[in-house]
Amino acid sequence: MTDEILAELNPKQREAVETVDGPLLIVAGPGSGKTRVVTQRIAYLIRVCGVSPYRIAAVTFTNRAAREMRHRLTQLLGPNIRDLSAGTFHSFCAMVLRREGEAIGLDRSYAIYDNSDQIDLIKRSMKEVDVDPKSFAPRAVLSAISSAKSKLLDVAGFRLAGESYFDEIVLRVYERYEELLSQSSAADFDDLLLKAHFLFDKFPEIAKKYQDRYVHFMIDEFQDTNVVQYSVAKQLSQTHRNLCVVGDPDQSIYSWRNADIRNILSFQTDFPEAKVIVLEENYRSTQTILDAATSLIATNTQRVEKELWTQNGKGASIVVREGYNEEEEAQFVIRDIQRLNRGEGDDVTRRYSLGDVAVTYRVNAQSRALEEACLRYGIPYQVVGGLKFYHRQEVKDLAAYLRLVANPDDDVSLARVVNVPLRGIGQRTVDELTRLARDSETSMFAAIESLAQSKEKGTGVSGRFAQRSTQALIGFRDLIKGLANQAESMSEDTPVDLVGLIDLVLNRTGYKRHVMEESERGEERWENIQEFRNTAEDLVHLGVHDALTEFLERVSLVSDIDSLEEKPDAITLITLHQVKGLEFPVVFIVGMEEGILPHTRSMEDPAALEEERRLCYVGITRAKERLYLMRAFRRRVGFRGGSEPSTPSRYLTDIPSEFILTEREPPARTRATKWASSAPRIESAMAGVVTRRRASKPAAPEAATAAFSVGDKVRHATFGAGIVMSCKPSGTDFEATVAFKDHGAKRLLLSFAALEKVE
DNA sequence: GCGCTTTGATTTTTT
DNA sequence: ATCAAAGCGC
Repeated sequence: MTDEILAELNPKQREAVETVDGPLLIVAGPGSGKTRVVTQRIAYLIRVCGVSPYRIAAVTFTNRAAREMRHRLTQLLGPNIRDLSAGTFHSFCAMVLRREGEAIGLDRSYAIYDNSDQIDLIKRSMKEVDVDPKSFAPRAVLSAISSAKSKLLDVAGFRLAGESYFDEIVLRVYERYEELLSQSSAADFDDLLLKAHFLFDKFPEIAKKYQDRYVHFMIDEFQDTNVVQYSVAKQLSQTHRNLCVVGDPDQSIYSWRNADIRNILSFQTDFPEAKVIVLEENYRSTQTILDAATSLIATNTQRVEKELWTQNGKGASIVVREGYNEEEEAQFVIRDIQRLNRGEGDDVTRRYSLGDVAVTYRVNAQSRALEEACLRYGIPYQVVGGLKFYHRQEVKDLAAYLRLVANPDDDVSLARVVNVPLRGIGQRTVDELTRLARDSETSMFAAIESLAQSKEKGTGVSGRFAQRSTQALIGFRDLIKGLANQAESMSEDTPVDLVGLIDLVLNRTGYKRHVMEESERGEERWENIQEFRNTAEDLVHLGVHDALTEFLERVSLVSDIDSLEEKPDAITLITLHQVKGLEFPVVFIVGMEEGILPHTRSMEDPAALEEERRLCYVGITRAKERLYLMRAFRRRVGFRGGSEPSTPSRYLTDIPSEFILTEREPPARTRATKWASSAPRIESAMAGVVTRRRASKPAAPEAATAAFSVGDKVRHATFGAGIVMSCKPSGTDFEATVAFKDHGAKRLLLSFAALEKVE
């Protein structure tokens, strides 16, 4: 068994796996088999050292990483690893707080507030302490509070630490914000960590329980942890001191989320006996890609030296390509992908499937041009994040109802849905209710409750509301109470489960009808609700109460990357941040321009510029075989429609030209017309570039001549059967809208999309 | 209280 | 350009 676990590990990796006593720091360069080492180390602990999985905690950066680790371990060791604690810091702390939170006054059914919930509550806090949102952006205030919390500063601590006038303002909001959170029985993202820390700090007997339990504690992506996370880890590994952290300073890209790279230094001071193992052999990328990455990152001054090497071959050159604008950049991406897919090109030795390809970018907005190009040319794709399923209005609304059922004191959720669908509870009434809650220092729901009671007795406060408003509020209270009672009684004889509860909520609240009656996007939104409902299905084995808690926690803590699936026949569109930890045979980075990468917001600050460079490094090192660095000559900046010339990213000049191949690029067929029509004024300035890239032969629209008629039944290589809805000339081409049986409507350019008429 | 029109602000990355 | 908040008439 030992052999099986240690097989195929290099000496360093092996040493990392076998070092099980005492603190350990593993510095793991990209592609150095880090995931494997972490997994094998756990397997080794369990199988060889006989440690019970129950005594091991492994903290990862995303739930997805945790799930994968669990999966691999199950394959290796079988199902008995169920007791292993594996998850993100946030989910780990959420679990602890769910169990122990009552010690620090946190209700068992506490709500978890995500970013947009936080913003809602910050806005309300600002209003209540008279801070003008026009003078102080709620986002900025929130980020100040979040940053404070990430450094272990609660309100009292912040009061002492604050320096500026802005800090004074923030303090006022912070105080109120905390009161509101507490009244709502809610914790925000930062609280999950912070409250866990305070819990362990103030209640040593609770801390001891966990300290004794976790004989081994591992943290992956340690360079992206913040001060609180590290503190919690230290607290928990106090008894056994078997803390193993794995990270790469060169891949630290979350300082804006208060991640503190100094944790790595602190670790070595806090655990002077710590062993340090550096993994430098790269198994992922070609020599060329690795050399490029190494040259790039060497430009950074703030760095721990590390020498990556590989036994892999030289491989293909890196392709740098410039499109005229964002659309053409996307078009070039698609065309390169199609070529790779067909196995064409000078040094292309195999056919790449679409699943082999990732297209990465700095900001989500860049996905749009790419998506449009994919639709036009019939390339199936999946976007990670961006649209954010859980952030859609209808999903958040339904979640808010469910949260209210679990915890009626949740003010943010109440304010969100109290008048959706319309119940005659307008702004005026909500304002008055907020005031009432504030005066009596309770949640809004409790305020309605006392309103109802004083109305029965004919006393006091109800006079502040119109008769109808009071009635409407009481109606809402009864609605939520009724649902909560149902949820409770369900757990008894369980004829109904969580899905049943969701249906009940949809019907009773009138939300179902509300959405379905909506003319514009009603159907789409209903489908989203269905999808949301489906995700509850794998929790039906639990009692309704537990299922609801688990479900809501999941909804709050999932990340977009968690739902990424490996689709062999679709390319992946993903941000540079989210792509960390993944690898693909072919990687495109688009927007290699000043202002995009590095982003404008980082250009003032040298430290931020180095982080942007690390981001670029992360992108490059995702590639196993082929790397494409794309840029647009002009890019639309913001919303005003006009595009502005851009400068190539400084990071391009960090890569020695010997690794780069700047191919002569035949013009896209739309190029000539596009330039003539959309940018006549710059034609002369661009003349040199035009000739340099001019193709010898104008691309002929091959299949485009055979236009389809509306109603034709067609077949597409990837989308399958469909019917032509419309077909019109588009430049030298034809653009058809086809309704596919299984993939919905797509717009396709006939010369690119292989459409075949059937019958 | 609701819905329509106008005005104003928005531009990073995300557990 | 797009979307949210604010203003205004019903």
